[in-house]
Order: sequence, then structure tokens, then C-alpha cells
Amino acid sequence: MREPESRKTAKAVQEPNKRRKAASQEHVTRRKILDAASDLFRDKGYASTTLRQIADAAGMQAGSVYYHFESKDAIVSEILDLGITYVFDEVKRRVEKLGPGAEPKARLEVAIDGHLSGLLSHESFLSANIRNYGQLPEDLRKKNVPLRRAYVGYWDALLLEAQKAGAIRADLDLKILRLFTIGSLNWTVEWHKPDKGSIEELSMQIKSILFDGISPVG
Amino acid sequence: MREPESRKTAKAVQEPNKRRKAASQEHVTRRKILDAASDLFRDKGYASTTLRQIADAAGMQAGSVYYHFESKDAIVSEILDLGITYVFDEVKRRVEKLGPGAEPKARLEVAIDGHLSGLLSHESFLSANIRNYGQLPEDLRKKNVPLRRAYVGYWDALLLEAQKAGAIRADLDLKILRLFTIGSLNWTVEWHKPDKGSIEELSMQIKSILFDGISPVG
DNA sequence: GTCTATAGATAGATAGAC
DNA sequence: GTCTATCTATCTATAGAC
Repeated sequence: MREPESRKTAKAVQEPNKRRKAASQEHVTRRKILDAASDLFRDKGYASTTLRQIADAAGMQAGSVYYHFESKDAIVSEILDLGITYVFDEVKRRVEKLGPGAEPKARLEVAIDGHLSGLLSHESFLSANIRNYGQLPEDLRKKNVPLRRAYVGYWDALLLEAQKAGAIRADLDLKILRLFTIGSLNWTVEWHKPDKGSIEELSMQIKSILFDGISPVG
Repeated sequence: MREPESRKTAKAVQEPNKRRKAASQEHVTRRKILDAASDLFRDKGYASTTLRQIADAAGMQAGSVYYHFESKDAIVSEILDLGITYVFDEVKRRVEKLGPGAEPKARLEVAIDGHLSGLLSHESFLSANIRNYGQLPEDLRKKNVPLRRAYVGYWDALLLEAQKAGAIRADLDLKILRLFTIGSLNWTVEWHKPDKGSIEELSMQIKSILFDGISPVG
């Protein structure tokens, strides 16, 4: 997502065709590195993953990675931001698709669908994010904070309007509810197996537990 | 919990007083190392934590740690097992305290209380476990698997008897319910702040969401 | 039981050829 | 853009003094 400005502007005017092809190729290689790295960060953790392993999985030598990223930190930082963006975009897309007059409960339902879908469709990015975020050095975490804050702010607004509209019990603490909800959704990356059922089915079960509880009658 | 057998049996007969004092001191030092290590493993991750940092936080030099543990792996392995044991023991204790004739729903409720209490009372051990387990080498994970299996087996039994007794809706998939429930409880280590409310209050809110759902009336 | 000193391995990052 | 080669730092673990 972030492009290396210096290189991008270097030969911007001349040879538009060649440049476009090169930029596209660059994008492909960057993507290969990010995909390889997110798999490794998820499976072995950030610190245990070596640049040689990332390079190997991306089909190149360790030194070559530094043409595309200035450091190992820069790779994980981009993965953190991309992960939140995937989920946030999918949630917003589905909520906005409902239109401005939609019921708050319906908006909440599609937000859950969107979160789960974004999460599990880009599982390695989100799993890498969820598993590593809390253990990264503070300066790396800080760069991801604005996006995270914006995302939880969006949820807080959804939950508040739902409670005001009577779709959520008035006695529930919305902060706890948000943490509980997003947390339980995030945890699905640890156990959801795509072959054991679709994301849609999983989302239905979870919404059913969340809205109506596990007790009968309800 | 695990003691180094060789040293323990070495001078077992003579000087019972001195030996007992030495063994107790050894236990204290081991504990210091485990406490220091679990804090660091939680905050920085297993791979990023160095033996020098563990030793420093435990008030000794790096080389001295090897008198108590044969490797860094042995430290994390003991932390993994201890974490599950704390939670499992607390859950069993509370369930068994209810007696054999207790209602399945009541047993489930105290199991949730026990899990949360064991989890948050030994937060650094459980957080270290939850955060690092999935990224550890397979041989380390494998040693922790029997305890984990026993624990989820206990939960599966609790949930099954509750569903059979009509305390859980018949349409819910118990495997998903168990993963969802334990997952949402485990995630509390990421956000629960002891100063913002007691574990008991938190457990009440979570049980309320889980049993009755967030929708009103129910 | 704890110390100091260090062996041996491997990491992230850089330099310069092509 | 990717390669090879390598610098410098730092890690786990061990050895032997006390």
C-alpha cells in the first residue's frame, strides 16, 4: 500500500509504458514478500522469522528483499495496517450497502458478517496481526494505533446506536460488549477451518449466540 | 512443579533440615525465574526474550539460570503446563464444590467463573501461554497437548450434559460453542484491567451475554 | 548456587558485481 | 532488481573459578 516515494518519482515523466510495467512487477514482488512474511509471522512469530526465510518463501535471496522494504520492521508494519484495512473496509462496505435508513440491529449484524469475512478471507494477515501485535516493540505498535482506534470507534458508534434504539439490553456495558464481541470474533482465526463450514454459516451461529444467548426459549 | 530428580535424591538421607531449607530456597529461585520469564514472554514473546533479560529480572546472571533449568525451552514448557493447570484446577474445584447432584447449568456457570478466575489471577502465565503457544516449535507444543486435551474434554462434557438437560439450545453446535466460549474468555487477558472492576463482576457480565444474549426481552 | 568468560551459531543489514 | 559475500551484533549454552 505504501510505495517507496523516492523510486516512484525518479523517472516519472519518461517511458510511461515501461515504467508502468515495472511498477506493476514491483507491486507483484512486494505482494509476494508480504504474503510470505504474513504466513511466517503467523506460524512462527515475528522474532523467530528470519529474512532468509521470508526471501526463500518469496523466491529470492535475503539481500533482494531490501530493494522492496527498508527493514524487517517495515514489512510487519505494512502487514499490520493492511490487516486492519481489509476488515474495516469490508465492514464499512456492508454497513453502507444497507443505506442510511437501516435498522441499527441490521447494521450490527452485517458488521459481524463483514468482520468475520474480512478476517477469515485474509486470515494470514489478520492472524499475523492478532498474534504478534501485543508483543511488538512499542514504536511498531504505535504506527498501527490510529487505524485500530478508528476501527473500534466505528464499532462503538454501531453499538451505541443499537442500544439507543433498543436493540441491545440497556444494562450491558458497551465497552465490555465491544471488547467481548470483537475478541470472540478475532479468536475464530485460531480455530476456524474453511473445510468445516462456510464463513456465512459460522457467522450465523455466532450471531445467534450473541443476540439470543445459549439458553433455550430466549 | 516438576523438580530435577537427580539433585533431589542426591543427599536425601542426611541432614534433613538443611536439605529441606535448600530445597525450599531452590523452589523460591525457580519460581522467581518462572515469574520473570512469564512476564517477559507475555510482553515481548518467547523468541524476543533473552536469557539475560530473564536472569536480570530474576536477580541473577544468565549462566546461573542453567542451574535451575536445562534450557530456555524447558522454562517455557513449564510455564505452558502451569498455566493450564491453574485454570483447570480452579474450574474443577468450583464444579466439584457444587456436589454431584448439581444442575448442569449451575455447573457451567461456576466453570466460567473458575476459568476467568484462574486465568486472570495468573494472568502472566496464561497470557504467555495464549500468546505464544501457536507460534512455538511443534515439539514444545506437543508436550502441552495432553493437558490441553484433558481440559477441553472436561468442557465438552460440561456442555454436553447441559445441552442434554435442556440448559443449552438444542440447535447449537457444541464444538463451535466450546471454541467460542473458551476463546471469548481467554481473550479477556488482552483487555481486562483489574482496577476497572472485579473478576466476579466481569464474569457476571459475560455469563449474562452468553446465556441470555444481548437482545432485550429474552 | 552464582559468578565471569567465552565458544559457536546465526541474525539483520549493507556493498558492490552483474 | 537480484545476486553473493560479509560486517557487526547478539543469542543460547557451557566451562570452570569461587
